[in-house]
Amino acid sequence: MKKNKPKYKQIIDAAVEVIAENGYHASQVSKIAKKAGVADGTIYLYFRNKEDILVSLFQEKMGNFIERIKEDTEQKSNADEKLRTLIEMHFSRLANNYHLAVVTQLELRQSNKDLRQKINEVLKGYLAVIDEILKEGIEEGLFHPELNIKLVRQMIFGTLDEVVTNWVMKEEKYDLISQADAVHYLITNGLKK
Amino acid sequence: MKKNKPKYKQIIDAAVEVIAENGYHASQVSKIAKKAGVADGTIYLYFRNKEDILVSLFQEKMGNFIERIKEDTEQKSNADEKLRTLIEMHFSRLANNYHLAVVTQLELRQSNKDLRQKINEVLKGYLAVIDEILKEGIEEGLFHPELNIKLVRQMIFGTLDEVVTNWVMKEEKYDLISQADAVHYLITNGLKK
Amino acid sequence: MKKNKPKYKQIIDAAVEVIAENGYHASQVSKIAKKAGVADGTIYLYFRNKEDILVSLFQEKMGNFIERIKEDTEQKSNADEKLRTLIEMHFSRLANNYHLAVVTQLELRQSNKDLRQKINEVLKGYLAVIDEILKEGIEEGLFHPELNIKLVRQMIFGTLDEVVTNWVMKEEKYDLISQADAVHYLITNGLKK
Amino acid sequence: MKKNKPKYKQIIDAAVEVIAENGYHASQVSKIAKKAGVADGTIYLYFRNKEDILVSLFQEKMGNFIERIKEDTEQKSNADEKLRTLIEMHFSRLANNYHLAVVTQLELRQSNKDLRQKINEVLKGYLAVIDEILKEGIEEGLFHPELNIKLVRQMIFGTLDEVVTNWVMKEEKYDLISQADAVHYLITNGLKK
DNA sequence: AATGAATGAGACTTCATTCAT
DNA sequence: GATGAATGAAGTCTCATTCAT
Repeated sequence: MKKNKPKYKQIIDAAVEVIAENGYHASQVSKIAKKAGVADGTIYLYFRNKEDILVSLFQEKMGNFIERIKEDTEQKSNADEKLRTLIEMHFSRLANNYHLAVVTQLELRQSNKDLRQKINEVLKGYLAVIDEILKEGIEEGLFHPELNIKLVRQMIFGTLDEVVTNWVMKEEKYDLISQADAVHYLITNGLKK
Repeated sequence: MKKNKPKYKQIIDAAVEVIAENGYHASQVSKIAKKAGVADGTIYLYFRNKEDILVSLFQEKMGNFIERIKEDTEQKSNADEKLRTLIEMHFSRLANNYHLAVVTQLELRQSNKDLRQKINEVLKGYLAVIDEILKEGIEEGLFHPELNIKLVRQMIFGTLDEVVTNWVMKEEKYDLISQADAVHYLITNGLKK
Repeated sequence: MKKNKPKYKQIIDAAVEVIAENGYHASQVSKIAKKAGVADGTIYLYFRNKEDILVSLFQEKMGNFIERIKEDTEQKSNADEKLRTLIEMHFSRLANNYHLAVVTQLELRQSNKDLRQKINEVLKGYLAVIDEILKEGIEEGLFHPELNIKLVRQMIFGTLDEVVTNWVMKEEKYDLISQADAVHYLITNGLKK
Repeated sequence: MKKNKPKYKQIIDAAVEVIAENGYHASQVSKIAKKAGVADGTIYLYFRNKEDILVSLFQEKMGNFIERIKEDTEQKSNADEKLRTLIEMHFSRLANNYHLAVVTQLELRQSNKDLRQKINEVLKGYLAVIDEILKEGIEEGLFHPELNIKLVRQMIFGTLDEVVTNWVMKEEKYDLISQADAVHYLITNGLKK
């Protein structure tokens, strides 16, 4: 299995660094190879093409992140706590890995439709976790019974995404993780007094 | 003033169409020129370079939209109504102009950091309108007095943006404008029962 | 019409020279452009891709050659004279244009199936001229009435082609045109005493 | 002697199959190795480089074929019969081995000058057999005493080669061997009535 | 003897921009 | 003001060959 060989991860980590430092469009395969310490051709022993590096990067980094969120939220006793956990993990994951945050929030969005489609496939797993929490919250009587799940999921994801993107663009000048509580409060209680 | 000459608007409208139909990366200057009915070189009499077409497109299309939102919201009697109006106008503006929605929600995001920075400049005016409504709502006692304005603005913009993007990606299969009420309710009241 | 613009012919002539001098595989587009005195990109204003240069080269050089053979043979009074004329013209055409001979006899045959298929299309016109002469010769009672036309055409073309190829590979060390008579005699009378 | 080890022939037979199936340019060393059931590196224990595989292929397959033609023709009583035998064997050899025919008539011709030069070395043996028959035929008074041997040899080889190539390109849709008589008649008697 | 992972050179094509007319 | 022919820089990927095991 190629995914378990050391060079596979080496190349992906190099890609994150190179893209974060140079931007999406200035990240040539040769630059990634150099940073990974392999020859250009070696890249193609592990990835079909350049796009495949980026898709794999997203799958690798986000895939197991989604797994961990699923596991950690399942251990919480109610939907509200699960939601809080999800927000905290979402923020801390990216706050602790600035390069990855730059890549996912800014650079990877410059990709073409094809790549974004594949990225969305990965994200579906995350959105499903949110949906699950919402359904549970309704059953538990914590959340409003007539919530439009799809819409709420869009609100939650849109909010988290926008908050992180703003944080990335301000270049780490403030603490992202400490905003989790306020965001959780806003999402659950809204603006009203 | 170049902006008032007919070819200026002709080129911008051609750009919207070409990008919506072909996608960002397949939208060459020559294609835009052809659709606009001018020679390639003529483009450069009205715009400094390709990026300038896109920035101007955003300024032109969003600039006066922001003006109209400002005007319309100011006529409402309280912050809650103003917020509702902003959401409705945001949705209807894009629902009524699918090509423009495709361009702003999907295609223009593939642009590089530079261009997005300039697009953000234009958006600042919009965000300021939201901030104003929020402050007013707090003063009026409608919104929670300790709201973190910047964070709330990110929640609102992130939510609207994500909802519209999802609608665009589903290719108009459902009615966007009719979701305004539910979104307004969610933002003001949150998930809680 | 692109084919009548001076750069079209300039590029084709440059291609013949470059391929004859460097060989098929070492003939980069940039080399052809340089020899033609145009920028690399200009090539693509006149040809779809590299293969199109080669196909056009063959069409251009052979196409009107076939026309001229058709015209000249038609003026001869009988099939035997027509055949002699065809052989003489075939040899003199290539003997007088060594670079072109190298390209058609040696270098262009290294091309892939696709290109050779297109070259064969052009050759069909030539083979049709041969067929016509053969039919006429039979009607005139000059050639054997039961000739298998297709087979004879293959003999004639195979012979001419092999003779020219041998001449090219010997690098012009002997006179090709003066062999026309002997070849004509062989084809019409065979080996027998 | 490497040539007598089983892997040597294994690799050559694999090369014929791979080239016939995939075409010259899509026949990578790794594909040949896979078909032969050996590792890529093993190829280089038996052959100096890729070109050496192809040259050896030609030597191996054509070399003993030429031997057999020499033997069989020598048993015939006169030059005319020898020529007929040569034509029959040339056709039947390739008609009975379609893959080999595809490789020698079509694919191997895409090789570069160097390789073709070496192939021609092998062919020289075949051409010498033809020359011998021609000289004998003149001595026997069967063939015209003033034949230009080199030219006649080119006619014969060019004819046989073109006939086989046409047969290969038509993909075996007709019987090649049965054409031997007609070809023999044409070569010995020419077109004349 | 056999393996197969790793290497790295090399070229076609696109397209934003210019400038002579 | 308008044209459009010409420019030329720049990057992905393939595949023959090597060499440590």
